[in-house]
Amino acid sequence: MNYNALAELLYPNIKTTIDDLEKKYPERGLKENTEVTRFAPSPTGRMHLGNLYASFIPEVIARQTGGVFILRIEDTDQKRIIENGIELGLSDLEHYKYIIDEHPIKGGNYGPYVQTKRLDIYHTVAKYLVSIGKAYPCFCSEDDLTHMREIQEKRKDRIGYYGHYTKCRNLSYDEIKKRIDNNEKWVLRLKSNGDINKTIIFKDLIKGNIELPENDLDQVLVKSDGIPPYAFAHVCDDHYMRVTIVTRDDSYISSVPYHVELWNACGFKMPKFAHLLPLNIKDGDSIRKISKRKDPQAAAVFYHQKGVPVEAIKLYFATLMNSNFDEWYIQNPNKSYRDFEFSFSKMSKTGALFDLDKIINISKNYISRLSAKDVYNNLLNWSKEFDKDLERLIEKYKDYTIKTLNIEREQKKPRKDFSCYSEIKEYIWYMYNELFITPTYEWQAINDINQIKEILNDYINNYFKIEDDKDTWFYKMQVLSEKHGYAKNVKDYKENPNNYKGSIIDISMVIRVAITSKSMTPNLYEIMQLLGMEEIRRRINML
RNA sequence: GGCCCGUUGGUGAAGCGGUUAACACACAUGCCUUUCACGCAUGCAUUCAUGGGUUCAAAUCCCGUACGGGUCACCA
Repeated sequence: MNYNALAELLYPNIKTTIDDLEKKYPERGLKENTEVTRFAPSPTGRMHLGNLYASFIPEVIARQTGGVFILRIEDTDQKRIIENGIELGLSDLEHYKYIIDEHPIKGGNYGPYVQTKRLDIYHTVAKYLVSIGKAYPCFCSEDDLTHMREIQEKRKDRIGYYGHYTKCRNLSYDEIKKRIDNNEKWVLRLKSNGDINKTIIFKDLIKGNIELPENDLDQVLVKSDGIPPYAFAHVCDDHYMRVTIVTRDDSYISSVPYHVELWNACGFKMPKFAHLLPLNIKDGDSIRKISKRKDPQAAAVFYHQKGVPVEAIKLYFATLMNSNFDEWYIQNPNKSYRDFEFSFSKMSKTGALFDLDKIINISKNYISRLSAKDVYNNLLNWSKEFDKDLERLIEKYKDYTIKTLNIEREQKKPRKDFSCYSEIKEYIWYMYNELFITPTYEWQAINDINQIKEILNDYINNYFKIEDDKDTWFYKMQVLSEKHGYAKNVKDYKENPNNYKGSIIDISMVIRVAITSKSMTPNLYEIMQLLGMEEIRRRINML
């Protein structure tokens, strides 16, 4: 068989050679240990946590080694494409502030970055494989293959196109030419020389060495529509994009033997591989891979709406990726996760269970460390999208809102009330007279409204002064308590409960509820300072 | 069904032949405290799915079993 003639027959329009491609997409000439990584999703639209995590990993590795991070769109399956899929996905990634060096819209020297625009590259390599006798056209129809499978099932043979089932492997040139001239459909298959009884040892960056049987299937390299399936496309892409670490879903592990054979057949040097475990979620009693459809809390939009800072989610990803990040971060709370040295070998070999509690905790800590001004700006951005009323309010009272957000913030151990921006309103609404509602006392220790009024009037007329400092303010509170028959501190009350009507707890609660309508608030003194005399009087008189 | 991978507390996990089985989240109790939050202290796996074996010594190595996951396409 003259393979060159066959190659010409199959790909008459392909004039480029793999040597041309080598020149067009040269090695990147990066320093040793500098990694080129990529995230390669299908253009199915918005990202979910699984995608975001799967892209976090290669991005972090590229950044920390001073390398290159690529976004490549794998759209060879026409059925899965949705409109604007690329833009939507990209905008989610950018929202997460991933730094992408090369992507479909920005471009780069190793593009195009969309697989269906790379057909000439695949065909060039395909033509090369034919010319060296490692690939051949197959004319088997879907029916032929189904028939073959039935026979294999009946005989309890392994399913697949291999060994003596490879009907089209040895067709003559004349036969092939005749059928092509006859417009018969064909796919290109790899001429495998693997032996199922032999094994290969494959080194995975996460899982270590894995022993797998060799591939002996003549897999499809190019479909009848001229588009390659995933395996062949990824080999060409990752080679000509000069990717050094391939990160991909763990489910590809079982097809690794085929991929190894392909890389070798093409004569390409294999990159390193890291097979990533999926993010799991608990569904009743069973655990399954997180799903965009079934799990609302898996969608990136969910966190966006709740106003969970993307930084917090990335910190969560960091702890998922390398659990020792947690400890490091506690010791280095002011450093960026970028300063931590991530490694594949520290990644778990089992899929992590998604933990919403943990994200909330991380988020609380993160927000507590921001300045009031940053919290304000983030809150403003969030409310612009999701709460117009709140936006108007905090824009109108900008400085006042910042001061409110600053209560018990600038101290060594700041408050950790807010786990996300959508929650802030329920913590601060009473600071705005527009939102304030008159309190009810019926569930309090003191619920006699006349007594409450008496205490409040005495306090506001005879004790409270807006210019008092914190100690004076509290001292007056104690005096007020004693005057009305309440212990000035809790200890006294606990020692002799019969001597008092209650303690300062009850007195301060009356004032707190009158002023904030809430029984749980941050420091009352600071709240009163911000509200001002007039508003305090107004609220007390509302009763 | 064949092949591959996994199984450490409520959760994420560290551990790589000799440890009191880290750490974080959650939970509980106590202290602090004008409420809440914070903080601090304490508690939470007598045991690493299970049965055997190797060894002076096993969560760590080997074999079997159970369970969970993955994969066997002209899908990625």
